[in-house]
Amino acid sequence: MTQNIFTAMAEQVRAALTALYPDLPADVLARVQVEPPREAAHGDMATNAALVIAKPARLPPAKIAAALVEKLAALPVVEAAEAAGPGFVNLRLKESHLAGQITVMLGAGEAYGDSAIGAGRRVNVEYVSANPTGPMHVGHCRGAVVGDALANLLGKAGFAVTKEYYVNDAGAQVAALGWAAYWRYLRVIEPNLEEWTAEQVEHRFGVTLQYRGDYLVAVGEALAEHHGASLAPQRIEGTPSAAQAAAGVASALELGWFVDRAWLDMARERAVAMMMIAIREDLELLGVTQEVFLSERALVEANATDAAIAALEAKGLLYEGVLEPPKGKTPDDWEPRPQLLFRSTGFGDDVDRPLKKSDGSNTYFANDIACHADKLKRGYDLLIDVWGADHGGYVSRMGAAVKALSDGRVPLEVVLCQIVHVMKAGEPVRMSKRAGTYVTLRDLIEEVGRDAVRFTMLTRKSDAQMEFDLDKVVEQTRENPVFYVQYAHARCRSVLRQAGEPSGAALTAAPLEHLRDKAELDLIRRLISWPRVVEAAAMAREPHRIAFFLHDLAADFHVLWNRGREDSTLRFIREDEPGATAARLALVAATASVIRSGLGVMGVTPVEEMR
RNA sequence: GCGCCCUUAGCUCAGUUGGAUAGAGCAACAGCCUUCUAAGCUGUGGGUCGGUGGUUCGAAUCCACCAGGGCGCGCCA
Repeated sequence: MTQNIFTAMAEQVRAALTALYPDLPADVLARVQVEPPREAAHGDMATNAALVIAKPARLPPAKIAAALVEKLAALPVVEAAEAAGPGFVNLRLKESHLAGQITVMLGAGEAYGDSAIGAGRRVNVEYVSANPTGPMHVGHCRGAVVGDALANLLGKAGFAVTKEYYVNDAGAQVAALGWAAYWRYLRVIEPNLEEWTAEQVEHRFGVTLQYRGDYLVAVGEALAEHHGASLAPQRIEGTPSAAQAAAGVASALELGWFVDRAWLDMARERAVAMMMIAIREDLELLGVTQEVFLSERALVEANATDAAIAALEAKGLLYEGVLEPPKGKTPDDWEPRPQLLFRSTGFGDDVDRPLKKSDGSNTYFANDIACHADKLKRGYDLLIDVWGADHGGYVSRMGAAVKALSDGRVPLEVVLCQIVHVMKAGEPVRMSKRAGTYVTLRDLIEEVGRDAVRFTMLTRKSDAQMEFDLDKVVEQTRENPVFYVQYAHARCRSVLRQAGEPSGAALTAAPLEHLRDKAELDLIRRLISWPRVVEAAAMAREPHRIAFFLHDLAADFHVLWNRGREDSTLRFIREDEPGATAARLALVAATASVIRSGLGVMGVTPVEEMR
């Protein structure tokens, strides 16, 4: 039993059509839609049925519409039906039926809008997946919010959702992190700091210290605390022993220093562990909680990449080949080279993609295939990844790999998030790691608050660029959608408090026929579209639609509130009219509930009052 | 050079998967508000939906080509 009265009516329309024209094919019936008309004057619902079936039924739309009008007008919930335009049938519902939906809302509470459209399909939503090489910054923020809200949305729409974070704790970047952590460690244990500047360490060990931020100081201290000076580099006289050569870092040995690879591993592991703790704290500040953290390194160590490659090999999808250089932009050091390629062009990709680097190690792509193979092994029906737009060129190859591994059974959908430009008083905030001016996620949340961050990140389509103005998101004006929606909820709560917090039973028993004002009915029409919005947003994977819906809903409520200023008989609480008061309180309670429901999807806390 | 994304009112953006006369906020203009619900309210003006073709009952939406902006293009992740 759906709460979406539009799809419920669509079923009635299909039943009527089948009674009139028994031979209509199923795919034609499936195209029959019932929607809210753009023009309120057209009624509460409109169906395109006559237009859709005109051709298969070989009848003019007007004639079908006329027959349909007769059938639909007889339905108990329908007040009036009429044919209009090129063949639409407009329906006006009985006001008692419209208002009766409030009873449904009050009964369901925040579960109103829950849908079964996902049919329990198991879906994995992977998002954030920031490299564990430092604290989260605003660049990660949008994907975190979009992914989290999308996962919530899918859950509300009846999918069985797993929220996942893929930890890129293997590869060159975390190796660089290990060196940086080791350098910080040296700064703690070596008394003579002039000997261990970043430049000297880089020169001495032939490495680049990519991550010099202060956030690794604590890692160095932790290493010193646990290992004392036992990881300190050793000076080597003469030729290193065979054992040292095997265990140590080659470039360091040439320069007369010995650093055991195992020490670097320890530095790297501790750094990654501490960064992940920091990242998870940041995510918690943002209200993001993911239940699976899948480690790339763990996959590699379990030979999952080899297994994934073998699986593709078994399907005959791998070969040794030479790629053409990209036309018009040949890299300077390009040289044709045979490499292990995945035949992704067989699955819609432009070129085949390499799985091995020239040194024989796996590419990031190969490990990512293992990651997705792992998800497939866990039995999902649908995989969704939320990525930054700069990974857009990666979509088709990953989709190809998932298609190949699942024999086409499991789709991979990728939601791309465009860049966020942080603004302060109309001026862009420059982001520079080196200058230390970049905005961490923590800074952002401390400045404007979690709820403003989350809401604002959902006020644009995810694939559109966005400006995030630190001043505007905390302004308490109508232009600020965060405030506007919160204010509507606070007003609802204020009314209910003043009314002495009526019980659920009292609200449910309200005589709803008192709700007759246009602003009241408009608000009801908005509320009843909530289940439909949830379904449409979930199927489109577009959580931002929830934010826009809430803004519209808030606008309808504010209009109603303002009507009471002009005409005091429209105020919510009227002591001389207990019936109207009860009905309006029910409407207000339903409004507050739907706002809470929507904010819940967005991960935003509704406020009881504005301060 | 190729691929993907984007282009809607002066500005920032929606547009219910192809529906009827394309919407909202800001800005502009006109009126209202001496707190019983004004951290405002009502109304007005504003558009070649980047351009040109095509598909059909119907296109901002789908297809082709073109223009402008963004991202990406073997051994980074």
